[in-house]
Amino acid sequence: MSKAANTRLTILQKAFELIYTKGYQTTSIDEIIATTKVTKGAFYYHFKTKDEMGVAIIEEILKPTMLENFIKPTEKSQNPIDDFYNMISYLLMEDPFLQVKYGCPVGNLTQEMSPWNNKFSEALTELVNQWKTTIIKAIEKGQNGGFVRKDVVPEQVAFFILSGYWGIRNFGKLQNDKSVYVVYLQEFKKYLNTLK
Amino acid sequence: MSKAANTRLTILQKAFELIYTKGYQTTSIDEIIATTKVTKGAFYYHFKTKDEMGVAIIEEILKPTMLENFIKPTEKSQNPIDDFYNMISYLLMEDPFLQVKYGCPVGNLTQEMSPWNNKFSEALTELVNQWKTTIIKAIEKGQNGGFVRKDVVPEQVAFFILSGYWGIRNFGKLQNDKSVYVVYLQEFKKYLNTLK
DNA sequence: TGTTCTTCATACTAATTAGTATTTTTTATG
DNA sequence: CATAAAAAATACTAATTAGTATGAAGAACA
Repeated sequence: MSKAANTRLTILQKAFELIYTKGYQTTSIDEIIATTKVTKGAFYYHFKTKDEMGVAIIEEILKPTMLENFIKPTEKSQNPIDDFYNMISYLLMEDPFLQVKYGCPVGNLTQEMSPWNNKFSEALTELVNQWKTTIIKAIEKGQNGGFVRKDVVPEQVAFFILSGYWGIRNFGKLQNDKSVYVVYLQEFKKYLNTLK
Repeated sequence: MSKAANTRLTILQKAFELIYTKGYQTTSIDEIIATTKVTKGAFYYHFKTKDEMGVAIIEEILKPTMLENFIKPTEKSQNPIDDFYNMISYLLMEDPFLQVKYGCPVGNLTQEMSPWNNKFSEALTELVNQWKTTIIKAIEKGQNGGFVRKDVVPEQVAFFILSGYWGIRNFGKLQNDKSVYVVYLQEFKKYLNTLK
């Protein structure tokens, strides 16, 4: 990777971490260049505005991560019910990067940015739709394979799962304690079993 | 109501509306006093800091609203399953104040403030716990009345319902379209029926 | 090696921010 | 009505904000 490309990536990664923990609005460019040890000139060479950098984080950090960790595994899934539980459980309880206190990066950005920034909304919508579509396809496949009841409506379930996930992530932020995840997961498992 | 008390209430109400639509951090005191037509002197007479005002909004606007519209009705409920559906459905589809685009005021504040402001966290936790407790009690009552299966764990269900609500509110912000609520509600009804 | 384009560094600006100091007006009460 | 306290108005400050102007290194290539 060229030195310039490396500078750009460093900015995106460090800025993403700051934004994940502090929020987008409250993360200043001065703070980003201080923690990355990149000068303002370098920053504005790579990104015309702060918002352009924000969208780049979604495109170049969040989307690829999403693809690797959730989309691809779900596409391989034969038994979606069990795999959904494992995926959500892993995300909530095991993932080494995500922290209870700071919630879900995608959920956070959606909450903060989507009502008044179109570029963010579009990028986030794409990302979320990709996840949703993958879940829907997995359920349909599960129905064909006899793992999921035929009267289940895949789109409804996809919305329900993703909503629950975002919601419990927000709950976690409030309580700052993984125990809420445990309680949630128990009911989540029960719900998933009704789809079998 | 005294003129001073009226000034205070006006500030809280208008500030709440601004914060609901724009977020807390991005709502400036200058903007609040501009829309309320109250001077800075008056603002700082009533509130020592911006954060003090923020907490006052939770205590004096959100909590009473919550109590009137959700807690009290739920406490009266005989058949919680049906009433939960109606309550959430009303909130999502009918409530005249809440807008898809702006999500849930409590969820928004939690998302934005809880990781780094303790005063906000505490006030919000109290509020949410009150709602949660009310739901739990309603389920227990429903179990005694034969409306809810005995093997249902009330706390799990309460978390599951509230999470789903917060999550779909966030989804709504992203899509800015009530149709996501409709899809959600269909699955929500199915889920609730499994508790009968 | 000299030149050109890419990448980065430095110093600045104008606007906005929360909050303060001080004075003036309004209200309540004797 | 006089007076004191409550409530509000005005003008300010210091810090922070995103973004800019300009020039200096660095790399690529003739």
